[in-house]
Amino acid sequence: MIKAVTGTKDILPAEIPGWKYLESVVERIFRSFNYKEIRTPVFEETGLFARGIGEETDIVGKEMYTFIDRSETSITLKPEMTASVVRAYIEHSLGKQQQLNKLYYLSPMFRQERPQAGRQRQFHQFGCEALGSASPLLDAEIIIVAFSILKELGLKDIKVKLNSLGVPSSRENYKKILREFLKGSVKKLSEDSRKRYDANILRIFDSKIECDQEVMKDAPLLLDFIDEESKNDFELVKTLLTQSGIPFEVDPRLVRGLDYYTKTTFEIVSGKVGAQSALCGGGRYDLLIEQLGGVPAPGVGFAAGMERILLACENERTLNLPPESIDIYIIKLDKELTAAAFQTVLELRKSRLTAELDYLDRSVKAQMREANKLNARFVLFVGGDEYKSGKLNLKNMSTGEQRLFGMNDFQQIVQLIKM
RNA sequence: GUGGGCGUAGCUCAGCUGGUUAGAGUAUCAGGUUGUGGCCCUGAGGGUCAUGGGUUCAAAUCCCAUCGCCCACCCCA
Repeated sequence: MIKAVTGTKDILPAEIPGWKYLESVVERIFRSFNYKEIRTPVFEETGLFARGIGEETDIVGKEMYTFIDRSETSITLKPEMTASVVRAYIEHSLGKQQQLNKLYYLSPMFRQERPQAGRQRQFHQFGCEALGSASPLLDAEIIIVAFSILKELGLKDIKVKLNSLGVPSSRENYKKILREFLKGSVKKLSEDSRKRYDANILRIFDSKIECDQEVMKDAPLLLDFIDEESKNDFELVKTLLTQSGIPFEVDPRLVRGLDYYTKTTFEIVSGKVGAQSALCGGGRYDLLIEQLGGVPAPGVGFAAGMERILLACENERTLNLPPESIDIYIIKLDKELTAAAFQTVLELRKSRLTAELDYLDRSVKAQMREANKLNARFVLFVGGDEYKSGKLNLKNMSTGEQRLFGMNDFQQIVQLIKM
């Protein structure tokens, strides 16, 4: 039997209402904040991600779905959205039409990792990018958007973690300090972290390995060494969040694995989704646009994992969606009336009702059971004595009440059902 | 890439230390009188016990391999 590829999943009809609901909340809240939707291709030239995300990152180093197409171009399925949005922003000169572009998206993403709880190889993210303003108002705004969406979904066990990485010059300065601090302890670090000592020293903070945490316990913190401007911006973000009633905690060890971040970074984590607890992550990236060849412009954004959010909703039992139902089910009392019944359903559907009938030539009892299973609000009997005398029998399934209508009173039936 | 756990009907699972035709619940289908659902009752269909090999008189049950799934590490949403 051919099965879905490792790390991919079918989203079956039973799960669709949850997805649609999530999508509707996302769209509604982004709209209220005046973000415009953008859709980009699922694949890009590999170089975009290599340059945008950073050659040293795990995503680019070992997780991308990359292949050579028939024209010898190296193509990569998008592992994240920021690089693509920025590419589109530059390519279409969106920054010249208006200074600030507030964009949001919903899209599948692809990363070749080992699957686990809350992690797949094809997964879905929604998120946003606000391009063209360095104002901390936007840093606060996107956190508020993300938090509002999760709150609207009813999630309670969530936490906002906030940090600032400063600008590159202050960060480089700090790296020297950290490197000096760790100099004598390198031997005590794990093998991975020893590599990071040279490649990306900040990320030693991410390590969950005990010996690393022990060493890092007393390490100097980047937050204490960031430049004056970053510090002021960070203070304003905190003030704005506090004013907006968003609970957060500053986590000076929050280092994100993507190279492009500057100043504000944040994550929203859940205690209900297993080890991969980040539902949402993002931050500011003031140099990325220039780095990808655009006119220098600042940006800030986040991405949220839809599977993880739905998992959290499931585990917190927050989504009490009403069961699906249909308006009306047509019951054939006589087999000879199959064609007439078929025309009747079509008429009802033209009147914008959700209408269904039996396709399996089953007994009246079986048809009734089916109508019940589909949560039909009404049932219309076609056939029998009343049909011979020009009548149709309409039954209200919740009250059990039945009423006869003339064949010409079709619109009356429709009106009654629509009430 | 590394480590741990698991693989029995569509789904959730039982099947003890190997012993005759592999079970339950649920779902599906049919029926419970002639044209009417939900509850209830009766019955039916549905399994190469992941795959391949081995041990044994005998394997779903023990051993090995392969594959798959799950979880964790790394990292991320």
